[in-house]
Amino acid sequence: MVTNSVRDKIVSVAGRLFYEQGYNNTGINQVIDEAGIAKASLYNHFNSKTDLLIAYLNSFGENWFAGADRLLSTINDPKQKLLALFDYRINNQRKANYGGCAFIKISAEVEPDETEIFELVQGFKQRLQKYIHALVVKANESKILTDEMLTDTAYLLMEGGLSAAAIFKHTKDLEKGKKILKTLL
Amino acid sequence: MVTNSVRDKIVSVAGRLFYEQGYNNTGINQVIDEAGIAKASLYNHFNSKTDLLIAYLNSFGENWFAGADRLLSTINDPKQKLLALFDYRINNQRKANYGGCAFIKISAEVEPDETEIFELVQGFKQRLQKYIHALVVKANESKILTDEMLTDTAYLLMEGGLSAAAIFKHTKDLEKGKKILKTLL
DNA sequence: GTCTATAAGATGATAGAC
DNA sequence: GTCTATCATCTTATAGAC
Repeated sequence: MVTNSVRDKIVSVAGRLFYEQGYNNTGINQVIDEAGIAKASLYNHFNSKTDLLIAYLNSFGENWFAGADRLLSTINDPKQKLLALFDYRINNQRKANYGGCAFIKISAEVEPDETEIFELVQGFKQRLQKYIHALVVKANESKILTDEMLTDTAYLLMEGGLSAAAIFKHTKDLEKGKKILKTLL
Repeated sequence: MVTNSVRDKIVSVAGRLFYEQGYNNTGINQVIDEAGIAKASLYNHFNSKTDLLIAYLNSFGENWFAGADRLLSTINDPKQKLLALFDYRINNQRKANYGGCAFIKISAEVEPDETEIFELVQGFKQRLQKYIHALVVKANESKILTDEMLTDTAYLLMEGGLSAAAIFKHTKDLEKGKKILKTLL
């Protein structure tokens, strides 16, 4: 990055630590240590730890969809596009050491009254549901399920598989989800 | 409870707070305040906060399966038994203010090296998968999917729906999961 | 804008009296 | 077995020098 490289560095380091160790298990001190900056510098860029969390989630969300677009743009067949979304998540989980969904993790950690955080998580998942829906309407040939039900199915299989990936530290359930969806297309 | 009422009281209060606020957001001080005991009393019953967490998870898991058994014992039809497991989780989520799965929440909060906690979570989910499988083999009539695939489907739909319940604070997705499974039976 | 130093409070856990 | 008092440490955040 050209502009705001310090800010980007902080978000990147904090995001990694939040994801690997948990948000509440990661102190500001560790963030500044690993980012190689002073505490007051962090608070010059962010008003609070919560602000930093918001920046991380926004950045993560944008990168996630950009990566999905990049992968799916290489595929033409609608069915394969939809199934590739499973591959995307499978590969992401392998790279991320099976930590599960970053948004889900965070929503399990913040207190219920942190509405801004919950809205960010909801926004990400709603965007994902729309993303899947757009793929399903082109991929649903068998009509075993309606487009709406198939959209829900794909979303729920994916989220369930991701939850299982975080618990069992493998992607077998995501792969099973992909296989099940393939059978229903 | 007759025996160990102090211990049970601690587990019950701590469990409620861990679930509602998060494990790391709940301090020992709050637990003893709300349980109405002194700090040294807590440490007389539990060696550490982690020990208390383990007691809570074990207690929660046993109660969960006992409740499922109780509900399903009132139903005869195998298909309805399987679908009733969705109702069980739907009702549980309503009672729990849509906090999601207690085990998932915890596994998102503890550090990766807390292997004992992760094993407890894995054990609960494996037991759930076996529980579902036993119901599926009696309920799968259509054979659109094999018994194994239908077991995975039911499990993933359920976990995905529960994840959505925690994010969106409603049970619509669990109900959708139930409807999808019904279609596939 | 970045730094050091420090504030003010919460954390998990323990010692020792009763 | 329960209590009060205390410990050492960590937490987020700020003040003020450079």
